Amino acid sequence: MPPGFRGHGRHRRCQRGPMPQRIDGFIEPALLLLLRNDPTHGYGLMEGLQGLWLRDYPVDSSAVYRTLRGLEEMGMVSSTWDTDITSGPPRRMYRITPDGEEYLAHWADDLRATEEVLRAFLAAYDRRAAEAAGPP
Amino acid sequence: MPPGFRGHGRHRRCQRGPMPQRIDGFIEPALLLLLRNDPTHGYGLMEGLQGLWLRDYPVDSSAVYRTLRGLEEMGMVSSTWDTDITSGPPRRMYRITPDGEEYLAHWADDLRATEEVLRAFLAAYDRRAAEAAGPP
DNA sequence: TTATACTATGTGCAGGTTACACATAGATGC
DNA sequence: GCATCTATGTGTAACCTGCACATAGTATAA
Repeated sequence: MPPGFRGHGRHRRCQRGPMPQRIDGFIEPALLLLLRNDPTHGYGLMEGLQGLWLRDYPVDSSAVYRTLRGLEEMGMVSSTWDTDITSGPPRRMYRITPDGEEYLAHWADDLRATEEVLRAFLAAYDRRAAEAAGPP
Repeated sequence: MPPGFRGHGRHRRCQRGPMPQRIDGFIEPALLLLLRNDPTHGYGLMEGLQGLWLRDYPVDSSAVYRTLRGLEEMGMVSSTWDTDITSGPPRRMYRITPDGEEYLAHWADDLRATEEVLRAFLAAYDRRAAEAAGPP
C-alpha cells in the first residue's frame, strides 16, 4: 500500500498476498512444468516454486500437497514412495503422465490468453496515465 | 480442450470459462479503469467490459453489480440515480473517487507483477517445448 | 537423553469468489 | 396483451486460498 492510504481493508481484494494478483489455480501448471523437468517430491516442488517464479512470495505447503493429490486423481501425475533415500522421512515422488503433458499444454494456451488480456489492460491504464501527466 | 481429450472434468480447474484463466477479482480494476474515462451505469460497464478486454467471454451481470456495490462500500466509487434519462428503467450512475484512483494504481502495480510471473512461466514452458521439438 | 531444528506429508476450517439460476421492473414495438 | 430489451438486483452451491494445526523421521548439540 502507498503510505497514507486509508480504507476499509476488510473489504479490499487487492492486497499484497502470497502471489501478486493470483491467477486461479496457478500452482497446478507450475507444478506440472517443474515435473516435466524431473520427477520430484512435494517438498522439493515447494522449494522449486519458491525459487523459480515466486521469489518473495510464500508458498503454502498445503496447497502444494493438495494440488498434487488432485492432479493424481485426474491422472495427470503418478506417484510412488521413494525407496532410494537413506535419510529423512519417506518421500512420495511424483512424475508427469502423458495426459498431464497435454493438460499442461492446455494450461499454457489459457495463460497466454490471460497474459494478453493483462497486457491490454496495462496498456490502457498507462495510456490514460500518460494523458493525465502531460497531454501534448 | 483438444479433441480426444478425456478426463474427469469435475475435478479440472483448467477449463474454458468466462475468462481465459481468470485473475482473482479482475473485474474490480477493469471497472475502475472504465470509470476513469467517464461516469457510467452498471449495464453500460458490462458492455464496456465485453467490448474492451473480454471479447468472446461472457460477462456475468451479477458480478458487475456486486463488485460495484463493494467498491462503493469501500469508498472507491460513488453513485447517484440518473435523473436525466427519459427512457428505460432508472440507472444508477457510478463515478470513481480519488481513493478509487489510488486503489486502481495499486491494482495496476500488482497486475504488472502478475504479468511478469506469467511471462516467466510461459518463457520456461516454451524453452522446454523448443528443446523437446528439436535440440541442436 | 533430552531438546531442538529441519525435512516431509498431511487435515480442518473459515472466509471469500465465481458462475449459474432466478427475481423484478420500466419502456418500446407489434 | 405480449414479447423483448434495458437495467438492477438476490440466492446459492461449489470451489480455492490461507492459516493453523497434526504427525513423524532424522540429525545435531548441550
